[in-house]
Amino acid sequence: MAIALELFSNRGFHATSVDDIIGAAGVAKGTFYLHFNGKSDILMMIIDSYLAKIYSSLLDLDISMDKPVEDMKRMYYDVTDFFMNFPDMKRFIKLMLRDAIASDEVIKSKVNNYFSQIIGMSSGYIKKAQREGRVVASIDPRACAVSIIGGVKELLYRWAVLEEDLDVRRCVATMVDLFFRGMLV
Amino acid sequence: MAIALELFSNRGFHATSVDDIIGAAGVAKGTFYLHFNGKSDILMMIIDSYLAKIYSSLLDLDISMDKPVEDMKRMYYDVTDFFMNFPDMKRFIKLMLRDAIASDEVIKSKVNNYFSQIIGMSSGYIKKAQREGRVVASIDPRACAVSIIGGVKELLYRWAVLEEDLDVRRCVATMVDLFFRGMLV
Amino acid sequence: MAIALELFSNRGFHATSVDDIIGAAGVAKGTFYLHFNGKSDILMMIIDSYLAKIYSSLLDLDISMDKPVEDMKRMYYDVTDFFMNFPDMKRFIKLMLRDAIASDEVIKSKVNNYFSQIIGMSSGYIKKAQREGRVVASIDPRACAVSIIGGVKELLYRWAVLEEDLDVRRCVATMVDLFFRGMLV
Amino acid sequence: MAIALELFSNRGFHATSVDDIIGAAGVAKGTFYLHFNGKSDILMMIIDSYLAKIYSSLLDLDISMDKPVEDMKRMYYDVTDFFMNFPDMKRFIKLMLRDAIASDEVIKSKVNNYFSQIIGMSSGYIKKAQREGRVVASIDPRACAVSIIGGVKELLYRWAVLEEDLDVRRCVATMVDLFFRGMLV
DNA sequence: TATGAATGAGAGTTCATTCAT
DNA sequence: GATGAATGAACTCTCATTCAT
Repeated sequence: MAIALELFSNRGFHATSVDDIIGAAGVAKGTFYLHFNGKSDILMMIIDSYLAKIYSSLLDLDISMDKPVEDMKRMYYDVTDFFMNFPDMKRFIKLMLRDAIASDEVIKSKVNNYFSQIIGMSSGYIKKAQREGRVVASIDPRACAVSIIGGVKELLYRWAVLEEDLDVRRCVATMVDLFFRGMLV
Repeated sequence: MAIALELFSNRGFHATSVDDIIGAAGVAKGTFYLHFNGKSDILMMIIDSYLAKIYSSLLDLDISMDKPVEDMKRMYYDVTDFFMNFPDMKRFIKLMLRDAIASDEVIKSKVNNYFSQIIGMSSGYIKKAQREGRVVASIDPRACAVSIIGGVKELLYRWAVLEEDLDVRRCVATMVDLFFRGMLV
Repeated sequence: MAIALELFSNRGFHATSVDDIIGAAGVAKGTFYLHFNGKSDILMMIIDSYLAKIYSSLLDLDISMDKPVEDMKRMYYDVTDFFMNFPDMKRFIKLMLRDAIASDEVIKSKVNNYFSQIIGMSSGYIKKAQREGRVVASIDPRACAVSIIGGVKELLYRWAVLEEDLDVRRCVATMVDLFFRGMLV
Repeated sequence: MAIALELFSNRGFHATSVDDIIGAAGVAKGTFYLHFNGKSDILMMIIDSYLAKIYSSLLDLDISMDKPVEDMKRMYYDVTDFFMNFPDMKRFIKLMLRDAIASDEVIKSKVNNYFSQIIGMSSGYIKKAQREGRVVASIDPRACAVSIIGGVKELLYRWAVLEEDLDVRRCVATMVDLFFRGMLV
């Protein structure tokens, strides 16, 4: 799976053949199909395994908004560091943001659901904060969540897929500033 | 090209064969290759043609930031309406945000360059506004532009690809509020 | 036809498409098929036209063997010069010795018949010379003719197709020496 | 490969499709491409295999010219018999003298190089014999070699490609008479 | 005479998947 | 568990030829 992830993220899922994978892994065709149901299956298993790891790692994170902006910034720094240092995370993000989107129906919906879930969760937090008077009432929570997740995805896309030389930590700081305080003076 | 766009946006670029296109168009194989150099070529031509149309339509738009927030909101409404009403725009956005990203190297770089250009432009506007004291100085202009474009892309993705039932106009309003004023009370 | 000959001899008959020909000639597809029945037809017409020219030019040549070797050598020099200087002859030889051999059944048999005819003629001359006691009786006239024509073809092949830097005149001299010293009583 | 050789020699390389080959062989398309890289590849492998066989079979042959003409004649008879009796040799010669010449650049140069090498070798033998005073000094060794190889090729072409009813042994005898009476002092 | 858009049979090639060993 | 030869449907692309204008 590690080898497949490497090949998928380098050449793209479609441009990687099962032959490429078994060649790099040094096993026979039959062995591959002994462990996976097919090319899509290994992609799915990679995604499942990573999403599980990410999920469990983020579980104990308190991402509610009832703390000062500086505290939240610090928390997001921690999440960022976690992502940046997770082994092969760059490759996995490449896979999620580039390949998964244009593949199997099952995989597509899995990935889309994942992001939709995150948006739902964020949206829920914002709604709660609105009820508690901490967030402007006129804002549409879902649109807000979409904005935030979109911003993060774009940042990760530029970092992982386009390999742009970004200062990810600084970008995260800006995003926190931006979403919590806005641009205008 | 219209037929190809329809098929690409419905089934995805990879899942659409040249046979599918000529079948739907009612022409022979040779006719297809008389007009296009291949499957990638027709995708490229579709993209080029739409990007040109969009570019020329947005040319006369004054998107600088030296006007009241309400005025900018109105302007973004206009752009939104333009996009929503442009024929087949939903299909084209599907193509751009889902298929183009995982295809030909040439097409990929064309699309990525396009978005990078937009980010560069936005970034420039923000810098200018910072110099004129209208935007908070501490904000990183590029990270800010990445956030905004990412937010817009995510919104369009959910509207066009996932076919979510969003009130796009309302989302745009929220985004303008969000980026210009922030969430917190 | 001159353009087709050029293309055929440069790229080979199979690797040259009708599109290549009309492109180089600056006429439309229809125009091509107005004058020729197809790709094979133009090859045939080129071959016919050259063979006719060669035939008529060689008609008045006295190639019988009832003269001293030095006279015959001089005569073969003349033939050689005629071939070397004939416009586009190198191209035509390329066509005959490389492309015609692996094309249409009709063309193939035309070219093979042509060489067979030459062999038949040579064979006849040798037989006559044997009867007149000028050529060794034990020699098989046809095998002898095959040898001579084969030698000449190989020389022309190396000159025209392989573009070897041969002194064709000197080679012809050697061949005359070789065959006549071998054949003559 | 035997089946391909048969088809190539019957219909010609260009007129034989991969479908023809797999149809005759009773295997699937994929099986063909499992063993060969393509249509040109199988031609190349056939040629390589035959040339290797021929080369190894001729290695232990003493083809120098320091023996009486009758001995050489006997030796050439042996070579002739070897060729005549080698399984599928007629087909292979057809391939070499008709198809290889108008195909892939790589194959073409392989075959041309092969004949050039033979000419070079013959030329060397003649030169040596000239130094030893056994062959007329005025003769150009290379032109002589070209003549001989050309003669042999023409003979083989008529036997294998045109399927002429030749007494190959007798023709060889004539050629030996012809060339040696011509060359020898 | 000249045009060139349209044709479509057929080519070579790929690759995910199977299954007897 | 492991193998890898065999599969064949599906793919992209070519090109000689036609015919309405």
